[in-house]
Amino acid sequence: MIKLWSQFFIPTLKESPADAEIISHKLLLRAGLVRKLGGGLYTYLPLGLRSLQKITQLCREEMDAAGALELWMPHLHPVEFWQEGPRWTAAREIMYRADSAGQQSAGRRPSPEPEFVLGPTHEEIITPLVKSEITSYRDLPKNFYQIATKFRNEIRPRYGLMRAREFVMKDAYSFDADDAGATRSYRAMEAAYTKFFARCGLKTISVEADTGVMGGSFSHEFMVPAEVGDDDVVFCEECGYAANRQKAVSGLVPADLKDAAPTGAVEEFPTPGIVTIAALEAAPYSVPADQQFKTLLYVGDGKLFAVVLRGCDDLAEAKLGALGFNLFRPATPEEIIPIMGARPGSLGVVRGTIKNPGALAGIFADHAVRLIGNGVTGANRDGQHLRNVNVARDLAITKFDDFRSVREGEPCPKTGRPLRICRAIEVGHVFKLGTKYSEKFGAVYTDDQKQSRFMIMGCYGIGISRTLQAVIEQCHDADGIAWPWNVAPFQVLVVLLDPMVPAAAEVARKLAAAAEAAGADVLLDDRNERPGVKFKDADLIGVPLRITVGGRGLKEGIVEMKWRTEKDVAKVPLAEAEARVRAAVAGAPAR
RNA sequence: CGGGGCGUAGCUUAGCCUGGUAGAGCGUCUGGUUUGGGACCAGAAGGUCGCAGGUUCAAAUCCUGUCGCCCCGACCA
Repeated sequence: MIKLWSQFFIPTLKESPADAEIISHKLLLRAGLVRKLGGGLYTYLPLGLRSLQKITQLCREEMDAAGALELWMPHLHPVEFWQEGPRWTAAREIMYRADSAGQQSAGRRPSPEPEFVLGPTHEEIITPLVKSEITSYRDLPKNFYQIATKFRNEIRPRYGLMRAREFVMKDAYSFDADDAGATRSYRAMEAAYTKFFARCGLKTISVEADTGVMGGSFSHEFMVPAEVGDDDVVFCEECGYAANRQKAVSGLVPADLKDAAPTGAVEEFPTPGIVTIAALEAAPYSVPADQQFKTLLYVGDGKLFAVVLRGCDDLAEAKLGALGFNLFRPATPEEIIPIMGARPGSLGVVRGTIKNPGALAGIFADHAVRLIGNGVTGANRDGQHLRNVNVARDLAITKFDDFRSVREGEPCPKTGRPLRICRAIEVGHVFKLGTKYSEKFGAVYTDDQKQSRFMIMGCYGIGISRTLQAVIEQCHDADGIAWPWNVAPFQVLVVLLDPMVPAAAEVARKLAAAAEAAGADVLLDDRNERPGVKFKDADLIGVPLRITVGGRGLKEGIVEMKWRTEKDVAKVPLAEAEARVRAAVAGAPAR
């Protein structure tokens, strides 16, 4: 159906509302795609909904093509499912509670827990379903997905749809009989994601990622490079290595590194009031940050442990996940002092200086600390530090591993070329979960040897509404949005400059009909507005192909065709117009 | 949750410091003139100045509290 602008609803704005910060958020509002209801809550207006539905449909097509099966799960989850799951403690903080007010006020349900929570994702729902419905290897593998609203109590919603409290997500869950199958399922989703984002007109890169509270063995994120992104992506231009900074590794520490020879015995020296790396770097101490030991204390599953880094390095907290703790957090001074003997700022892990070493669950050091020779660390006495500290001789390290955050310019682990870093928006994430959920919920099947085995799971998310905004972030210019063909709310806009002239209206109507017959979604601007208003609005809402029909052109016997992303305006003789429109529409998706 | 900022008409905002009639631009409505890149003229409607207390003869303005929103940090698609 051709839509008439005068009867549609596109409330464009000349100025953007003050609470929009980034360009895609401003354009969402200015082009009349969405309106804000509250923080992180948006209404999709008719124009915005059209794009959202196109993205949804593309996603559905790629998921179906990959063999996934669409279903629909409730958003209101009985809290028991989450309480029985493996991540209740971590997940409850981001979940909205839903109680029945009537029952509460009647005093029939004095429980401190809610009856229901609003679903932030659905592992806890799909796994019990599959557990009860699938019991044989003959029914595996299976991959179920849905495209639905998710609710997360984001600590800080921001940037419009980019990080919202309520958002549209495609979530898929695969169940396999064995590890090889699970890997195949994972690869199939990766391939489907690549196709999907390409069809949306988005340039994405796939990067190695951290599994976070989701758990699982490995994971990739699909990233849209953008200054406004929340993530840092580390990549090598030569070999294609790409990873989230939380996960990325560099070749900074040579594998054959020889530890420096000690130049003297460990020696304590006074450092009154010095509690930062920077202060020790300054005169009179003048110890370079890369020759200082940074000692951080964390609490993992209730036990204190230490992490040692070079003073110049930052901890990539996600890498602590490799230590096997379910939940960890920085320790407080109250927890640290009785065990270490000093306040943060004077800590160290030199043998014999820790007040109560038995209370530590471990001392973990980043590989890069081995680059330090005769370095400086805290003495575990306030206002005192130690010099001539050497890793092999003086420190009691439980385990070396990679804990530091990579910095731009460090050598790629494979090629040695300098690594680069860019900001990016995460639009998709695939996880190989393993058996974390199937074990917890008892999702087992019987194999061909009559053996009972846990299903191997994977889960796969795409931020549908976030993708919508990422497209705008990537496809716009100073005048407005420039939609890729496949996700444009309308693909052809016929601008009728003289709606009161019957001959012009007739030409416009015919060209609109031709475009529609060729398969395009068509909007006809029949408003009785001045040409300037119509052109400005056309650029703002970003319809890919614009056809202008006006009295001036008709006198010359032409109409105009213009692509949103190009400067040129083609003057098309009336006699050829319909054919040219059909040809343009037919060739458009390949542009 | 910590730090910073802002709440005045549908949108953008002035006024607040130094208390005394709430002002503009855009948008909307009416009439007219216009009509190829956000027109012009004339007129009109639209505000409990986020909310609640307090100080004062008098509060948008000062004080206290509260709510909401935005930005910076940790979490996530």
